[in-house]
Amino acid sequence: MDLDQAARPAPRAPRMSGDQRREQILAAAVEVFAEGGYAGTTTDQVARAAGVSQPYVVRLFGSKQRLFLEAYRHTMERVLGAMSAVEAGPGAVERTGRAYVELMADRDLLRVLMHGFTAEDPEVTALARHTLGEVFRLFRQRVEPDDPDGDETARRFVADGMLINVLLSSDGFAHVGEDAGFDALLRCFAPEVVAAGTAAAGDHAGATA
Amino acid sequence: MDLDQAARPAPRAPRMSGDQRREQILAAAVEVFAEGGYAGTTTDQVARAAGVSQPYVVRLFGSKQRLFLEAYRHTMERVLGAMSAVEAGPGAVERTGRAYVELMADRDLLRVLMHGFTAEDPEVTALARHTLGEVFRLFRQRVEPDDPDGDETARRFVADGMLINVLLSSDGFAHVGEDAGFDALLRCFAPEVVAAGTAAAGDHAGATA
DNA sequence: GACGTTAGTAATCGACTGATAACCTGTCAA
DNA sequence: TTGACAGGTTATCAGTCGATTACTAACGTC
Repeated sequence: MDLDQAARPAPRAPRMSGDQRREQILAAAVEVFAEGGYAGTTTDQVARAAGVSQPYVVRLFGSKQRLFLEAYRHTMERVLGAMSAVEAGPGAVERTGRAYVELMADRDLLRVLMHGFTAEDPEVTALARHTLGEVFRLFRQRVEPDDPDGDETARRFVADGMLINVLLSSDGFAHVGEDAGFDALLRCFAPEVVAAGTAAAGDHAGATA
Repeated sequence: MDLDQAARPAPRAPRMSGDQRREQILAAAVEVFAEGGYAGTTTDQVARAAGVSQPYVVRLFGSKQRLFLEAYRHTMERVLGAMSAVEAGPGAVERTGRAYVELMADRDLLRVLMHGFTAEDPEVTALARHTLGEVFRLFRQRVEPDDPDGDETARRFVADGMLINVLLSSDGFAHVGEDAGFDALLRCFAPEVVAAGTAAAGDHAGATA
Protein backbone atom coordinates (compact mmCIF):
# COMPACT_ATOMS: atom_id res chain seq x y z
CA MET A 1 0.00 0.00 0.00
CA ASP A 2 2.69 2.38 1.01
CA LEU A 3 4.68 1.03 -1.88
CA ASP A 4 1.78 1.60 -4.23
CA GLN A 5 0.82 5.13 -3.22
CA ALA A 6 3.76 6.99 -1.87
CA ALA A 7 6.75 5.40 -3.53
CA ARG A 8 5.38 5.84 -7.05
CA PRO A 9 6.97 9.09 -8.26
CA ALA A 10 4.02 10.17 -10.38
CA PRO A 11 3.83 8.40 -13.76
CA ARG A 12 6.01 10.67 -15.79
CA ALA A 13 4.97 11.43 -19.30
CA PRO A 14 7.09 9.64 -21.85
CA ARG A 15 10.11 11.43 -23.16
CA MET A 16 9.88 13.22 -26.42
CA SER A 17 12.37 14.48 -28.94
CA GLY A 18 13.42 18.05 -28.42
CA ASP A 19 11.92 19.20 -31.69
CA GLN A 20 8.62 17.55 -31.00
CA ARG A 21 8.48 19.15 -27.59
CA ARG A 22 9.28 22.52 -29.04
CA GLU A 23 6.44 22.24 -31.51
CA GLN A 24 4.09 21.10 -28.80
CA ILE A 25 5.01 23.94 -26.50
CA LEU A 26 4.77 26.41 -29.34
CA ALA A 27 1.27 25.19 -30.13
CA ALA A 28 0.33 25.53 -26.49
CA ALA A 29 1.85 28.99 -26.42
CA VAL A 30 -0.24 30.15 -29.36
CA GLU A 31 -3.33 28.87 -27.62
CA VAL A 32 -2.59 30.54 -24.31
CA PHE A 33 -1.18 33.78 -25.69
CA ALA A 34 -4.26 34.11 -27.87
CA GLU A 35 -6.31 34.42 -24.73
CA GLY A 36 -4.12 36.58 -22.53
CA GLY A 37 -1.70 38.35 -24.82
CA TYR A 38 1.94 38.72 -23.90
CA ALA A 39 1.76 40.53 -20.58
CA GLY A 40 -1.36 38.73 -19.47
CA THR A 41 0.06 35.25 -19.83
CA THR A 42 2.58 33.48 -17.62
CA THR A 43 5.19 31.00 -18.74
CA ASP A 44 3.63 28.65 -16.22
CA GLN A 45 0.33 28.74 -18.08
CA VAL A 46 2.12 27.79 -21.26
CA ALA A 47 3.96 25.02 -19.46
CA ARG A 48 0.78 23.57 -17.99
CA ALA A 49 -0.98 23.70 -21.32
CA ALA A 50 1.93 21.80 -22.83
CA GLY A 51 2.21 19.39 -19.92
CA VAL A 52 5.76 20.28 -18.93
CA SER A 53 7.37 22.21 -16.13
CA GLN A 54 7.71 25.99 -16.21
CA PRO A 55 11.50 26.12 -16.01
CA TYR A 56 11.74 23.81 -18.98
CA VAL A 57 9.74 26.18 -21.13
CA VAL A 58 11.97 29.05 -20.19
CA ARG A 59 15.11 27.06 -20.82
CA LEU A 60 13.98 25.79 -24.18
CA PHE A 61 13.19 29.22 -25.53
CA GLY A 62 15.60 31.37 -23.57
CA SER A 63 13.05 33.80 -22.23
CA LYS A 64 9.36 34.55 -22.24
CA GLN A 65 9.88 37.22 -24.83
CA ARG A 66 11.59 34.89 -27.25
CA LEU A 67 8.91 32.32 -26.73
CA PHE A 68 6.30 34.88 -27.67
CA LEU A 69 8.27 35.99 -30.68
CA GLU A 70 8.56 32.43 -31.93
CA ALA A 71 4.88 31.81 -31.32
CA TYR A 72 4.06 34.99 -33.17
CA ARG A 73 6.27 34.15 -36.09
CA HIS A 74 4.69 30.74 -36.22
CA THR A 75 1.26 32.33 -36.39
CA MET A 76 2.32 34.81 -39.01
CA GLU A 77 3.68 32.10 -41.24
CA ARG A 78 0.47 30.13 -41.10
CA VAL A 79 -1.59 33.18 -42.00
CA LEU A 80 0.64 34.23 -44.85
CA GLY A 81 0.99 30.62 -45.97
CA ALA A 82 -2.74 30.32 -46.36
CA MET A 83 -2.85 33.43 -48.49
CA SER A 84 0.14 32.47 -50.58
CA ALA A 85 -1.47 29.14 -51.39
CA VAL A 86 -4.17 30.90 -53.37
CA GLU A 87 -3.21 30.91 -57.02
CA ALA A 88 -3.82 33.97 -59.13
CA GLY A 89 -6.18 34.07 -62.08
CA PRO A 90 -9.94 34.65 -62.49
CA GLY A 91 -11.89 34.55 -59.25
CA ALA A 92 -8.74 35.03 -57.23
CA VAL A 93 -10.29 37.81 -55.19
CA GLU A 94 -13.10 35.59 -53.97
CA ARG A 95 -10.78 32.68 -53.34
CA THR A 96 -8.42 34.83 -51.30
CA GLY A 97 -11.35 36.04 -49.28
CA ARG A 98 -12.40 32.46 -48.61
CA ALA A 99 -8.86 31.61 -47.58
CA TYR A 100 -8.94 34.31 -44.94
CA VAL A 101 -12.35 33.30 -43.70
CA GLU A 102 -11.13 29.73 -43.40
CA LEU A 103 -8.42 30.97 -41.07
CA MET A 104 -11.20 31.78 -38.64
CA ALA A 105 -11.62 28.07 -38.02
CA ASP A 106 -8.61 28.33 -35.75
CA ARG A 107 -9.67 31.22 -33.56
CA ASP A 108 -6.29 31.45 -31.90
CA LEU A 109 -4.40 32.36 -35.04
CA LEU A 110 -6.08 35.66 -35.73
CA ARG A 111 -6.29 36.49 -32.05
CA VAL A 112 -2.55 36.15 -31.62
CA LEU A 113 -2.10 38.23 -34.75
CA MET A 114 -4.24 40.88 -33.13
CA HIS A 115 -2.16 40.94 -29.97
CA GLY A 116 0.80 41.77 -32.14
CA PHE A 117 -0.67 45.10 -33.16
CA THR A 118 -1.25 46.19 -29.61
CA ALA A 119 2.02 44.80 -28.27
CA GLU A 120 4.58 46.93 -26.51
CA ASP A 121 7.62 45.19 -27.88
CA PRO A 122 8.78 47.04 -31.01
CA GLU A 123 10.04 43.81 -32.53
CA VAL A 124 6.57 42.33 -32.27
CA THR A 125 4.78 45.34 -33.69
CA ALA A 126 7.26 45.37 -36.56
CA LEU A 127 6.35 41.75 -37.32
CA ALA A 128 2.69 42.65 -37.07
CA ARG A 129 3.06 45.50 -39.52
CA HIS A 130 4.96 43.28 -41.88
CA THR A 131 2.20 40.68 -41.73
CA LEU A 132 -0.40 43.29 -42.54
CA GLY A 133 1.70 44.56 -45.41
CA GLU A 134 2.14 41.08 -46.80
CA VAL A 135 -1.58 40.37 -46.64
CA PHE A 136 -2.13 43.55 -48.62
CA ARG A 137 0.62 42.69 -51.09
CA LEU A 138 -0.45 39.09 -51.59
CA PHE A 139 -4.01 40.14 -52.24
CA ARG A 140 -2.96 43.01 -54.43
CA GLN A 141 -0.86 40.87 -56.75
CA ARG A 142 -3.80 38.55 -57.26
CA VAL A 143 -5.96 41.40 -58.53
CA GLU A 144 -5.38 42.54 -62.10
CA PRO A 145 -2.12 44.44 -61.62
CA ASP A 146 -3.22 47.26 -63.88
CA ASP A 147 -6.69 47.52 -62.41
CA PRO A 148 -6.84 51.14 -61.25
CA ASP A 149 -9.20 50.13 -58.45
CA GLY A 150 -6.88 47.37 -57.30
CA ASP A 151 -5.47 49.31 -54.38
CA GLU A 152 -8.92 50.23 -53.22
CA THR A 153 -10.13 46.63 -53.45
CA ALA A 154 -7.11 45.40 -51.56
CA ARG A 155 -7.47 48.00 -48.85
CA ARG A 156 -11.07 46.97 -48.35
CA PHE A 157 -9.99 43.38 -48.09
CA VAL A 158 -7.49 44.16 -45.39
CA ALA A 159 -9.98 46.36 -43.57
CA ASP A 160 -12.58 43.60 -43.58
CA GLY A 161 -9.92 41.27 -42.30
CA MET A 162 -9.22 43.57 -39.37
CA LEU A 163 -12.91 43.80 -38.58
CA ILE A 164 -13.08 40.01 -38.54
CA ASN A 165 -10.08 39.92 -36.24
CA VAL A 166 -11.74 42.32 -33.87
CA LEU A 167 -14.98 40.38 -33.86
CA LEU A 168 -13.06 37.21 -33.17
CA SER A 169 -10.87 38.73 -30.48
CA SER A 170 -13.80 40.14 -28.59
CA ASP A 171 -15.58 36.82 -28.88
CA GLY A 172 -18.38 38.48 -30.76
CA PHE A 173 -19.89 35.41 -32.34
CA ALA A 174 -20.51 33.93 -28.91
CA HIS A 175 -22.37 36.99 -27.65
CA VAL A 176 -25.23 37.37 -30.05
CA GLY A 177 -28.40 38.91 -28.66
CA GLU A 178 -26.76 41.03 -25.99
CA ASP A 179 -26.40 44.31 -27.86
CA ALA A 180 -28.70 45.49 -30.62
CA GLY A 181 -26.15 47.57 -32.50
CA PHE A 182 -23.56 44.86 -32.36
CA ASP A 183 -26.04 42.29 -33.61
CA ALA A 184 -26.84 44.52 -36.56
CA LEU A 185 -23.17 44.68 -37.45
CA LEU A 186 -22.76 40.96 -37.03
CA ARG A 187 -25.73 40.38 -39.27
CA CYS A 188 -23.73 41.85 -42.16
CA PHE A 189 -21.34 38.94 -41.86
CA ALA A 190 -23.42 36.00 -40.80
CA PRO A 191 -27.16 36.69 -40.81
CA GLU A 192 -28.00 33.09 -40.01
CA VAL A 193 -25.80 32.99 -36.92
CA VAL A 194 -27.41 36.11 -35.52
CA ALA A 195 -30.91 34.86 -36.30
CA ALA A 196 -30.24 31.60 -34.50
CA GLY A 197 -28.41 33.36 -31.69
CA THR A 198 -31.06 35.93 -30.86
CA ALA A 199 -33.75 33.27 -30.87
CA ALA A 200 -31.73 31.07 -28.53
CA ALA A 201 -30.54 33.95 -26.34
CA GLY A 202 -33.73 35.94 -25.78
CA ASP A 203 -34.11 34.87 -22.15
CA HIS A 204 -30.67 35.37 -20.58
CA ALA A 205 -29.90 38.46 -22.63
CA GLY A 206 -29.09 41.62 -20.71
CA ALA A 207 -29.42 43.69 -23.90
CA THR A 208 -26.83 46.41 -23.34
CA ALA A 209 -28.50 49.37 -24.94
CA MET B 1 22.58 73.62 4.12
CA ASP B 2 21.20 70.78 6.13
CA LEU B 3 18.17 72.90 6.56
CA ASP B 4 17.96 73.50 2.84
CA GLN B 5 18.50 70.02 1.53
CA ALA B 6 17.39 67.46 4.05
CA ALA B 7 14.74 69.18 6.08
CA ARG B 8 12.71 70.22 3.06
CA PRO B 9 10.15 67.45 2.68
CA ALA B 10 10.00 67.58 -1.11
CA PRO B 11 7.85 70.43 -2.42
CA ARG B 12 4.51 68.71 -2.41
CA ALA B 13 2.23 69.35 -5.28
CA PRO B 14 -0.66 71.60 -4.36
CA ARG B 15 -3.81 69.93 -3.18
CA MET B 16 -6.59 69.42 -5.58
CA SER B 17 -10.28 68.71 -5.32
CA GLY B 18 -11.13 65.03 -5.41
CA ASP B 19 -13.02 65.31 -8.65
CA GLN B 20 -10.22 67.19 -10.35
CA ARG B 21 -7.73 64.58 -9.21
CA ARG B 22 -9.94 61.78 -10.46
CA GLU B 23 -10.14 63.36 -13.87
CA GLN B 24 -6.42 63.90 -13.95
CA ILE B 25 -5.66 60.33 -12.96
CA LEU B 26 -8.17 59.05 -15.45
CA ALA B 27 -6.49 61.04 -18.20
CA ALA B 28 -3.13 59.66 -17.15
CA ALA B 29 -4.59 56.16 -17.07
CA VAL B 30 -5.86 56.44 -20.64
CA GLU B 31 -2.44 57.57 -21.71
CA VAL B 32 -0.56 54.78 -19.99
CA PHE B 33 -3.06 52.00 -20.66
CA ALA B 34 -3.00 52.96 -24.34
CA GLU B 35 0.62 51.95 -24.41
CA GLY B 36 0.66 48.84 -22.27
CA GLY B 37 -2.88 47.56 -22.14
CA TYR B 38 -4.38 46.29 -18.93
CA ALA B 39 -1.98 43.53 -17.95
CA GLY B 40 1.08 45.37 -19.23
CA THR B 41 0.54 48.46 -17.14
CA THR B 42 1.08 48.92 -13.43
CA THR B 43 -0.88 51.15 -11.13
CA ASP B 44 2.42 52.75 -10.27
CA GLN B 45 2.91 53.85 -13.86
CA VAL B 46 -0.48 55.49 -13.80
CA ALA B 47 0.32 57.15 -10.51
CA ARG B 48 3.62 58.54 -11.76
CA ALA B 49 2.01 59.83 -14.92
CA ALA B 50 -0.57 61.60 -12.79
CA GLY B 51 1.97 62.83 -10.26
CA VAL B 52 0.51 61.09 -7.23
CA SER B 53 1.43 58.07 -5.17
CA GLN B 54 0.49 54.55 -6.20
CA PRO B 55 -1.63 53.71 -3.14
CA TYR B 56 -3.70 56.80 -3.72
CA VAL B 57 -4.63 55.67 -7.19
CA VAL B 58 -5.73 52.30 -5.88
CA ARG B 59 -7.72 53.83 -3.08
CA LEU B 60 -9.47 56.34 -5.29
CA PHE B 61 -10.66 53.73 -7.77
CA GLY B 62 -10.91 50.66 -5.57
CA SER B 63 -8.79 48.40 -7.69
CA LYS B 64 -6.74 48.32 -10.84
CA GLN B 65 -9.55 46.62 -12.68
CA ARG B 66 -12.08 49.32 -11.79
CA LEU B 67 -9.62 52.00 -12.80
CA PHE B 68 -9.25 50.39 -16.18
CA LEU B 69 -12.98 50.02 -16.58
CA GLU B 70 -13.50 53.69 -15.80
CA ALA B 71 -10.74 54.69 -18.16
CA TYR B 72 -12.25 52.51 -20.84
CA ARG B 73 -15.71 53.88 -20.33
CA HIS B 74 -14.27 57.38 -20.50
CA THR B 75 -12.64 56.55 -23.82
CA MET B 76 -15.76 54.95 -25.19
CA GLU B 77 -17.85 57.97 -24.34
CA ARG B 78 -15.49 60.30 -26.12
CA VAL B 79 -15.50 58.18 -29.26
CA LEU B 80 -19.26 57.78 -29.33
CA GLY B 81 -19.69 61.42 -28.41
CA ALA B 82 -17.73 62.49 -31.45
CA MET B 83 -19.87 60.34 -33.70
CA SER B 84 -23.12 61.42 -32.10
CA ALA B 85 -22.21 65.04 -32.66
CA VAL B 86 -22.47 64.58 -36.41
CA GLU B 87 -25.91 65.63 -37.54
CA ALA B 88 -27.72 63.62 -40.16
CA GLY B 89 -28.65 64.95 -43.60
CA PRO B 90 -26.84 65.21 -46.93
CA GLY B 91 -23.12 64.50 -46.76
CA ALA B 92 -23.51 62.83 -43.39
CA VAL B 93 -21.45 59.85 -44.51
CA GLU B 94 -18.45 61.99 -45.32
CA ARG B 95 -18.82 64.05 -42.19
CA THR B 96 -19.01 60.98 -40.01
CA GLY B 97 -15.90 59.68 -41.65
CA ARG B 98 -14.12 62.93 -40.94
CA ALA B 99 -15.27 62.77 -37.32
CA TYR B 100 -13.64 59.39 -36.93
CA VAL B 101 -10.45 60.50 -38.62
CA GLU B 102 -10.31 63.48 -36.30
CA LEU B 103 -10.31 61.07 -33.39
CA MET B 104 -6.90 59.98 -34.58
CA ALA B 105 -5.51 63.27 -33.35
CA ASP B 106 -5.57 61.75 -29.89
CA ARG B 107 -3.74 58.51 -30.57
CA ASP B 108 -4.47 57.15 -27.13
CA LEU B 109 -8.21 57.05 -27.56
CA LEU B 110 -8.34 54.53 -30.35
CA ARG B 111 -5.49 52.54 -28.91
CA VAL B 112 -7.31 52.07 -25.63
CA LEU B 113 -10.39 51.12 -27.59
CA MET B 114 -8.32 48.49 -29.32
CA HIS B 115 -7.08 47.01 -26.08
CA GLY B 116 -10.69 46.45 -25.15
CA PHE B 117 -11.20 43.99 -27.96
CA THR B 118 -8.26 41.87 -26.92
CA ALA B 119 -8.91 42.13 -23.20
CA GLU B 120 -9.43 39.12 -21.00
CA ASP B 121 -12.01 40.67 -18.73
CA PRO B 122 -15.47 39.82 -20.07
CA GLU B 123 -16.83 43.10 -18.77
CA VAL B 124 -14.31 44.98 -20.88
CA THR B 125 -14.90 42.99 -24.05
CA ALA B 126 -18.63 43.51 -23.60
CA LEU B 127 -18.05 47.26 -23.47
CA ALA B 128 -15.83 46.98 -26.52
CA ARG B 129 -18.46 45.10 -28.48
CA HIS B 130 -21.05 47.64 -27.44
CA THR B 131 -18.85 50.47 -28.66
CA LEU B 132 -18.41 48.79 -32.00
CA GLY B 133 -22.13 48.21 -32.28
CA GLU B 134 -22.87 51.83 -31.48
CA VAL B 135 -20.40 53.08 -34.07
CA PHE B 136 -22.19 50.94 -36.61
CA ARG B 137 -25.61 52.06 -35.45
CA LEU B 138 -24.73 55.75 -35.32
CA PHE B 139 -23.30 55.62 -38.81
CA ARG B 140 -26.16 53.53 -40.09
CA GLN B 141 -28.82 55.92 -38.92
CA ARG B 142 -27.07 58.75 -40.72
CA VAL B 143 -27.28 56.93 -44.04
CA GLU B 144 -30.61 57.01 -45.82
CA PRO B 145 -32.52 54.51 -43.67
CA ASP B 146 -34.15 52.88 -46.65
CA ASP B 147 -30.96 52.74 -48.69
CA PRO B 148 -30.62 49.03 -49.42
CA ASP B 149 -26.84 49.42 -49.49
CA GLY B 150 -26.84 51.14 -46.13
CA ASP B 151 -25.73 48.13 -44.17
CA GLU B 152 -22.92 47.49 -46.59
CA THR B 153 -21.75 51.09 -46.45
CA ALA B 154 -21.85 51.07 -42.68
CA ARG B 155 -19.98 47.80 -42.44
CA ARG B 156 -17.25 49.21 -44.66
CA PHE B 157 -17.07 52.26 -42.46
CA VAL B 158 -16.57 50.18 -39.35
CA ALA B 159 -14.05 47.95 -41.11
CA ASP B 160 -12.03 50.97 -42.22
CA GLY B 161 -12.21 52.21 -38.67
CA MET B 162 -10.72 48.98 -37.39
CA LEU B 163 -7.94 49.16 -39.95
CA ILE B 164 -7.16 52.67 -38.79
CA ASN B 165 -7.11 51.46 -35.20
CA VAL B 166 -4.68 48.73 -36.10
CA LEU B 167 -2.41 51.09 -37.99
CA LEU B 168 -2.46 53.44 -35.04
CA SER B 169 -1.91 50.75 -32.43
CA SER B 170 1.07 49.33 -34.24
CA ASP B 171 2.47 52.81 -34.65
CA GLY B 172 2.36 52.39 -38.39
CA PHE B 173 2.57 56.03 -39.36
CA ALA B 174 5.88 56.33 -37.57
CA HIS B 175 7.45 53.41 -39.41
CA VAL B 176 7.19 54.38 -43.03
CA GLY B 177 9.90 53.03 -45.31
CA GLU B 178 10.64 49.87 -43.36
CA ASP B 179 8.39 47.43 -45.15
CA ALA B 180 7.39 47.68 -48.79
CA GLY B 181 4.03 45.93 -48.46
CA PHE B 182 3.07 47.95 -45.44
CA ASP B 183 4.02 51.17 -47.18
CA ALA B 184 1.79 50.26 -50.09
CA LEU B 185 -1.11 49.77 -47.72
CA LEU B 186 -0.38 53.00 -45.91
CA ARG B 187 -0.27 54.82 -49.24
CA CYS B 188 -3.98 54.10 -49.64
CA PHE B 189 -4.65 56.25 -46.61
CA ALA B 190 -2.07 58.97 -46.70
CA PRO B 191 0.01 59.00 -49.88
CA GLU B 192 1.78 62.19 -48.92
CA VAL B 193 2.91 60.86 -45.55
CA VAL B 194 4.43 57.79 -47.15
CA ALA B 195 6.12 59.81 -49.88
CA ALA B 196 7.71 62.10 -47.32
CA GLY B 197 8.51 59.20 -45.03
CA THR B 198 10.27 56.99 -47.56
CA ALA B 199 12.31 59.91 -48.78
CA ALA B 200 13.40 60.78 -45.27
CA ALA B 201 13.89 57.17 -44.16
CA GLY B 202 15.83 55.69 -47.07
CA ASP B 203 19.11 55.57 -45.16
CA HIS B 204 18.27 53.94 -41.82
CA ALA B 205 15.63 51.65 -43.30
CA GLY B 206 16.12 47.93 -42.83
CA ALA B 207 13.39 47.24 -45.39
CA THR B 208 11.83 44.05 -44.05
CA ALA B 209 11.02 42.22 -47.24
C1' DG C 1 27.41 -2.31 -18.86
C1' DA C 2 29.74 1.95 -18.05
C1' DC C 3 29.44 6.62 -20.14
C1' DG C 4 28.24 10.82 -22.27
C1' DT C 5 24.25 13.16 -23.92
C1' DT C 6 19.65 14.68 -23.96
C1' DA C 7 15.05 15.34 -21.75
C1' DG C 8 13.17 16.78 -17.94
C1' DT C 9 11.99 18.20 -12.75
C1' DA C 10 12.15 20.25 -7.96
C1' DA C 11 13.67 23.86 -5.27
C1' DT C 12 14.38 28.34 -4.81
C1' DC C 13 15.43 33.29 -5.55
C1' DG C 14 14.92 38.20 -6.37
C1' DA C 15 12.21 41.56 -8.32
C1' DC C 16 7.79 43.36 -8.95
C1' DT C 17 2.99 44.57 -8.03
C1' DG C 18 -1.59 45.36 -6.15
C1' DA C 19 -3.41 46.22 -2.01
C1' DT C 20 -3.71 47.63 3.06
C1' DA C 21 -2.74 50.25 7.16
C1' DA C 22 -1.22 53.80 9.54
C1' DC C 23 -0.05 58.33 9.57
C1' DC C 24 0.40 63.36 8.11
C1' DT C 25 -1.47 67.99 6.77
C1' DG C 26 -4.09 71.78 4.69
C1' DT C 27 -8.65 73.84 4.91
C1' DC C 28 -12.83 75.33 6.71
C1' DA C 29 -16.66 75.87 10.19
C1' DA C 30 -18.13 76.86 14.85
C1' DT D 1 -8.51 77.65 18.96
C1' DT D 2 -9.94 73.59 17.97
C1' DG D 3 -11.62 69.76 15.75
C1' DA D 4 -13.06 67.15 11.96
C1' DC D 5 -12.89 65.96 7.35
C1' DA D 6 -10.81 65.64 2.79
C1' DG D 7 -6.56 65.07 0.31
C1' DG D 8 -2.65 62.96 0.39
C1' DT D 9 1.94 60.02 1.78
C1' DT D 10 5.23 56.44 3.69
C1' DA D 11 5.89 51.91 5.07
C1' DT D 12 4.98 47.45 4.29
C1' DC D 13 3.03 43.00 3.05
C1' DA D 14 1.66 38.83 0.62
C1' DG D 15 1.39 36.86 -3.67
C1' DT D 16 3.15 36.17 -8.28
C1' DC D 17 6.37 35.49 -11.96
C1' DG D 18 10.50 34.88 -14.79
C1' DA D 19 14.67 33.01 -14.30
C1' DT D 20 18.64 30.17 -12.31
C1' DT D 21 20.64 26.19 -10.20
C1' DA D 22 21.23 21.76 -9.16
C1' DC D 23 19.70 17.53 -9.60
C1' DT D 24 17.55 12.99 -11.84
C1' DA D 25 16.47 9.72 -15.31
C1' DA D 26 15.97 7.85 -20.00
C1' DC D 27 18.50 6.88 -24.36
C1' DG D 28 22.16 5.65 -27.64
C1' DT D 29 26.67 3.58 -28.22
C1' DC D 30 31.15 1.68 -27.99
